[in-house]
Amino acid sequence: MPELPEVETIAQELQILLQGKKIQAVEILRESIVRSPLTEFQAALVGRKISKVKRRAKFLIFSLEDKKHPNPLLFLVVHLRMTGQFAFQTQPHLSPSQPFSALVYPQKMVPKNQRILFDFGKETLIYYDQRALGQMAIFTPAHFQLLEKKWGVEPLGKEFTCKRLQNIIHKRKISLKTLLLDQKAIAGIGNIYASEILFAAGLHPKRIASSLNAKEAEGLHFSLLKILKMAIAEKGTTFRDYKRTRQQTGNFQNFLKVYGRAGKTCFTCKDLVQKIKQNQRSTFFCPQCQPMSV
DNA sequence: AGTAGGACCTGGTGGC
DNA sequence: TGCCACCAGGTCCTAC
Repeated sequence: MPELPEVETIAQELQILLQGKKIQAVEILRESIVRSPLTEFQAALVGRKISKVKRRAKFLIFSLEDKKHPNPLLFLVVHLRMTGQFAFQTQPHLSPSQPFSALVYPQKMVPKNQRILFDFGKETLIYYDQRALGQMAIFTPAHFQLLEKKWGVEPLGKEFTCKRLQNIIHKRKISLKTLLLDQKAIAGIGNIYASEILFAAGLHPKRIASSLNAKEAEGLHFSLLKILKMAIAEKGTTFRDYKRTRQQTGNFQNFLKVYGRAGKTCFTCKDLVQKIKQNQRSTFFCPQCQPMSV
């Protein structure tokens, strides 16, 4: 579900909701999501203040501070995968005598898919994840640096110039669609925005990356930034599961030109939008607006 | 270097 | 209504 614009939206909202708040308790309802040793995970979170929430690639990075601790700064790193969601609510807290979830939902009406609960005293942050593929772990600043090195260039960073994109594509003999999904090349683009970016650029998804000329690369760079920025301005795309921190949806689904529109007429040329499989994943494109030959 | 297939998980949908 | 196959916004691993 969540790609760069969705994760960016969630990070911005969590930053406002959580900054300066101290975690009182954590309840883990699905252990497989936590990739650190469970006791270490609990110990790292409880009693720490969240000083910042930001996005990098498709990850949410929570800065956790405790000035008196030998490790004054730790990071909680979260990947939502397909169906991860954070919901913030002004509801009660954990009591040592009762399970957290029983307090929040008195009749044992624990909503489905609740996986991890973060207690802030008077407020609660709930991590939902239907498919439970999401992951979270604690990192020291040193380990976090190592992790960050594995990620591709940040498309919204100032280092992502047209020249940089040309360097990335010129040696890759894979399709443009596959390249856009390669997180080690460019970080943050997922299946929806890959199709939308290529439509905006007028490039066929099966074009080999290295075959682009300078003008086409420039167009791809421009379209990539345009689509991602528009999607962030619209708070992301709610196609099926994506919800924001107060359960609001995004709005960019109203601007999709090809994704999910197989068999429908292209808004630009009236040809029919096609759906194909690339690397076992759906790609949508307009054959007229995105010709294979230049 | 690139790709196919399976794994991780759950639930919605459409066909019979 | 029931069962089944297939689909899903992500990523990692192994085998060719």
